[in-house]
Amino acid sequence: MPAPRIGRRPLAASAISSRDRLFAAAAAEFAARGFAGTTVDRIARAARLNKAMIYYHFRSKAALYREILREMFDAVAVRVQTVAESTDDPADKIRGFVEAIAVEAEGRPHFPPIWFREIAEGGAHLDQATVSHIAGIVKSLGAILEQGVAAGRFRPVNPLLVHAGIIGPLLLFFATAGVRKRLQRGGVAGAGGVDRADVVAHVQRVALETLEARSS
Amino acid sequence: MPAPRIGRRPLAASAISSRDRLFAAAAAEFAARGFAGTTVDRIARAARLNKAMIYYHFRSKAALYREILREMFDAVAVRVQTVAESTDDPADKIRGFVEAIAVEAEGRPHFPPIWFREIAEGGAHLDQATVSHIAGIVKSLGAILEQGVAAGRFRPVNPLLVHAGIIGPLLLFFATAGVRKRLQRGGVAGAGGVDRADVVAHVQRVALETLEARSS
DNA sequence: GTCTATAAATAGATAGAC
DNA sequence: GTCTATCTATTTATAGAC
Repeated sequence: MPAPRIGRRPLAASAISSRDRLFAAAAAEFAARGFAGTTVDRIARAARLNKAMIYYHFRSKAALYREILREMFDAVAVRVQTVAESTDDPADKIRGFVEAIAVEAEGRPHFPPIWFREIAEGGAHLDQATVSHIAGIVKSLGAILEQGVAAGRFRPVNPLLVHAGIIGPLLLFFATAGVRKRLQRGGVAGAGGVDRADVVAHVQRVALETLEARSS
Repeated sequence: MPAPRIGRRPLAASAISSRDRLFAAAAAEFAARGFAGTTVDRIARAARLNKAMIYYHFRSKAALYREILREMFDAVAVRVQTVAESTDDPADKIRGFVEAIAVEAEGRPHFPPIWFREIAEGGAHLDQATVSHIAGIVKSLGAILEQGVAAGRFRPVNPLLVHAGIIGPLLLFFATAGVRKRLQRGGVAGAGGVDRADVVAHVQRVALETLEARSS
């Protein structure tokens, strides 16, 4: 068992470690080209290093990719769990859940495309830890729903359906910045006229309208 | 200009042309592994042929992939347009739109994963014809919304948001059959307990609740 | 239309110097 | 920690026989 790495970056504040540069470059490349479409040479060049450094800092291309997946889904799971465990009322937690996904998608732009790719791939690259993180995301949402039902504020709806109704549109929006520009030129009215705030507000409203018991 | 191919399959009804076998095998491979992750050798083997046949029937791996994209988005655009141009009332057209996507996703299982991959890739492989088909899908939905608003049945909502709210959850469901099994083993309650009818009904209901003017 | 080589380029990974 | 050079395997694509 290797000793824990303590104080890994005792350098000047502006100096980003070559390991971090490789990690960031790899995340961007994997998002844009996929695992198979990305070459270690390209990652190294984007990080202004050479590919031998990838094998020094990470064990292989696959191990680097798995580490990116783990870090990414862990961050989302943690942020979502914080929302679920807050003292907000259920409706605000749903709003917070949507906001949390949006914040992560903006802070880690590789996150929506990579998530889509992993879905398409059937989770081929997901290790056990990452699967747990993803399960944690759905579980946090499930806890919010249970609380809302118990409080008589939500009607019972399958968590996976609610999850799909939130994650699907959000990922679609954040992952399609490029395609939307092409659609706009293709003549789709309003393709350019949607911004982050619109999407978040819309998804929040739709989710809550679906959940909140109707007076009819 | 080559002569149009008339009567391309004068054989026994059970004989599927090698071209069609390659096309089907390629669609499945590209869906599961992506463009870069798929090898022509593997496609050929799955079609019980050899890779020289791919270059005989299609010009290249990329041309084959583009043809799959074109066929797929064309089929979806046509089906959706039929719904938009029917004589149903706006609410039934929304239901029909959702159903149309679901039907295509089931009839062409490669469609949801490939759509996700193309989004992640920023539409890198989309030619002009395919972009037009995708634009047509959004336009058909936009026409339905306009009709509903004009009839006083829907309130005005950006078509792209409605589109994302329908397409996102549906693709997510149809593309995640594999991952959902893993989540189920990972302990997500209800991960296995959602079927096609549940999803379609849920997406239809959510879309209509969002669109229909409320009496409040 | 279908096949067996094979050419030519590119990829992941490592050795070994500094 | 960082680099250059290189090994080895794989991959797209084509030539040419049947």
